[in-house]
Amino acid sequence: MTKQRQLILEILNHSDRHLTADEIFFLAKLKMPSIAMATIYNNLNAMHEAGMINRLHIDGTADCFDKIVEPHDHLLCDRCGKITDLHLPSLSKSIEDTLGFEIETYDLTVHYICPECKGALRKR
Amino acid sequence: MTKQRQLILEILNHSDRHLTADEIFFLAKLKMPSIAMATIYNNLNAMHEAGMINRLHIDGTADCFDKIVEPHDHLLCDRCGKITDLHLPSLSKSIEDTLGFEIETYDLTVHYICPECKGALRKR
DNA sequence: AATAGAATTAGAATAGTTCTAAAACGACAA
DNA sequence: TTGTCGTTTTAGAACTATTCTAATTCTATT
Repeated sequence: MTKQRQLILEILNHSDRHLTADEIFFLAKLKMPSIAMATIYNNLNAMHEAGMINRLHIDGTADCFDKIVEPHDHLLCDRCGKITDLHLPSLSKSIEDTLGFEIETYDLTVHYICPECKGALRKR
Repeated sequence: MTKQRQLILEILNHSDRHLTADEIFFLAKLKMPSIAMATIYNNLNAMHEAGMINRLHIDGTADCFDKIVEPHDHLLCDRCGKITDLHLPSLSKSIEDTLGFEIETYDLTVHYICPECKGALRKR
């Protein structure tokens, strides 16, 4: 565990948002000005491969990274792009039951229109 | 519906695989050598926005495009990268029931180890 | 045939990410 | 403490997928 990896992990752990590599780079530079983008990616990739952090891809945006709290899903508002975490506890089990075999994991993004956007639409 | 869009749609409809923009470009050029990459993307994006085709993103690879047969999910082998279509018919309803509000749609990729890869692993 | 609007083309530009080579670091043995 | 080896970082170039731009071509309509 290098100082750089330590720092990146801390940034992820202290954030309650999903961060892009770029945002992590910016935050890391505040504490360690010499850090390089390649180091951010090296570590994010390595930690993701090791299952220590999550990677989240949403169409048309840069990948986001995320500490692992517990396996969780995402709720995306198709209008304003807001992302909310979500946990559907029995889904993994229920997928396995339907398929009839064991799965490793799954990625689920649920698209919806959030209440604020629904309100805004109604007014037009 | 321009000739170009027609052609792209045909390519998608006649393929049983998920195609990248690049593969579509290659196939399209065979029939219409003057076609430009920008046209491929313009049309794929437009058709995807209109809900006519699917877009599928798998970590570390280019986006793939896909005719819509019916809303469906994907099964990805984490070892060999093989993608299989999958339909979990009642999932949409069951997500709505759990959440307690209406959703637009969802993207689900289930990660597993396919039987061939499981076999290969066992032998080592 | 003239016009207007939409779509296409070619290629430049951009963004996100990965690669490369050199330098720095850390752990360990002499 | 110094030397050595493998690992990690750094800086910046390179790469790839995708989008943008401006000029051109197409299509439908008058």
